[in-house]
Amino acid sequence: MTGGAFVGGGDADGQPYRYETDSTAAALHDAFDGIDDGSETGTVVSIAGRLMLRRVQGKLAFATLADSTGRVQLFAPQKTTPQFDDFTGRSIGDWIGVRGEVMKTRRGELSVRVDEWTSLARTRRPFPDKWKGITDPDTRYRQRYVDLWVTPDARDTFVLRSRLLSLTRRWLEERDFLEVETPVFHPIPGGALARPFSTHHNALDQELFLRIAPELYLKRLTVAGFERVFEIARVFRNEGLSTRHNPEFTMLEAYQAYADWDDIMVLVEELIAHLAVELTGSTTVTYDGRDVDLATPWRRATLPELVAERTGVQVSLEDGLDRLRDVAAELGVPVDDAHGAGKILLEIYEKTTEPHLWGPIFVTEYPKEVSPLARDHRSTPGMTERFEAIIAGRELCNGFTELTDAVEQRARFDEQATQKAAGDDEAMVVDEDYLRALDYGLPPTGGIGIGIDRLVMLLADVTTIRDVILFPTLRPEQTGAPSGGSVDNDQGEDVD
RNA sequence: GCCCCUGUAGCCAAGCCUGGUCACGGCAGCGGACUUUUAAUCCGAAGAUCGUGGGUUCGAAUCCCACCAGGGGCACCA
Repeated sequence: MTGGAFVGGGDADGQPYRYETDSTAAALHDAFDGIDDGSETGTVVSIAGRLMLRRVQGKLAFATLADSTGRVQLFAPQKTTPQFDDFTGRSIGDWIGVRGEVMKTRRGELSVRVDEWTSLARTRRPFPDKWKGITDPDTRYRQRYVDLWVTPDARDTFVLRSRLLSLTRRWLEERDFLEVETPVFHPIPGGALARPFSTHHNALDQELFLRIAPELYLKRLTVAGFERVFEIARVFRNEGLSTRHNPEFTMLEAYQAYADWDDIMVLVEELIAHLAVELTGSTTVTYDGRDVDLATPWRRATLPELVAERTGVQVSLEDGLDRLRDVAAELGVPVDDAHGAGKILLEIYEKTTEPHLWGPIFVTEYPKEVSPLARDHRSTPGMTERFEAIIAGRELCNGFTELTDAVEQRARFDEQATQKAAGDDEAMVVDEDYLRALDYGLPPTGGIGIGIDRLVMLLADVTTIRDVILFPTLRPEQTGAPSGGSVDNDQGEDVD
């Protein structure tokens, strides 16, 4: 991939610094698709974009211009097109600006006649096959700037993602939620059970962790009196990659004072149903060839109920550790000696039942042992008021009535510390400042974390997370350049 | 980390199982023809360390080994 990739000569000379447009491909189609074949409009417009196709036939040329809204044909007769030979010699992929009358060809294709045109930028690399595009996933992800031109679905997915974020913000703001930004650098990784990335701050000579969740900072803000807050947070987890996992991903977290898990479940189902209608036109969406009906209300069922439904075995924390071990063995679920009753119950659910759920469904009541930030269930001992939503067979969110009691929270952290000492490197660390915040009083609060990437996957009907992340995490590309040197940290000239 | 699959020009892609004349083609790019095309069409010339390194063989894109990169699955998580 060296010299051979370059074609043509660069002609940065004469490239303008700006170009005035007054229309777009989509706007032209909206306004003029109804005109008669072979007619002219008398309307002159300026548009700009990339040349994607070209059909030259001697003294008449057609081209397809693509901009961010779509495509429109250019009509260029030799008689009226300035520098006609130069125009027909443009490469596919070149950026041009065109000014001319809107008209429709005899064959009924809406077009802009090229009365004036300006080269805006040339491509020095050939564009992919105009029909097949790029099929190699590696190339698509590494060269997304090309992929987005030649893979229409890719562009649509990212437009949907943008609209989803915008709609989500608006929907929450209409309900008096305040969008906030909390630190990405955490001195103590917290708010979830996951391995963090770590980095080092030179001036402070301190290890910092990239956040695995914004949860503890958002709840600090509830202590601070922001009664409804949310953050659309990029979070980072130092774990494996898969079709459902990227090391950096986006999570929506929202916290509502005076609310409990029931309120939050309603919030989640209403938000997601709303997004489905706005983005797909219906509460029924098709995912991976199968329908899922997101109309509210969604089913709610407790975790032990669902296990019983699936396996026919009644399970409960009250059965005790030995009985649960036996059940796990019966069902062929491997468990660790270090696992407590709660962890075993969760393992049984995850191995036997969760894979068969399609949803949408709220799975409620998770064991305390595996839910260190959730509040004790108001009536079921050993369980918490925690729920997850399963939609289209995928875990989409995790929410609960928040644990507000500082003494109880310290006990939960201590339990986590014990697990960490026992070798669980995803266990939490005691966060003294968070405990101090709780000491000041956290009101009853309900909270939720929603995996935005997975929500986009659901509504865009794509099955790999890399198709909803513009630049997914990949190994560094082999450039062919000899390794060593060149990327050492510059010896930091101070310029401030 | 384990298992399976893939890697042929800028892009798409045949050949690989059943080793054997200058590695089949298409798009883009280059030269030429063409005044209503729609992946325009037609003619011409050109473009390839067959992922990398070893091995087997008279002979390797093809068979074997290792490595690199990517995809899918398992495991962990959202």
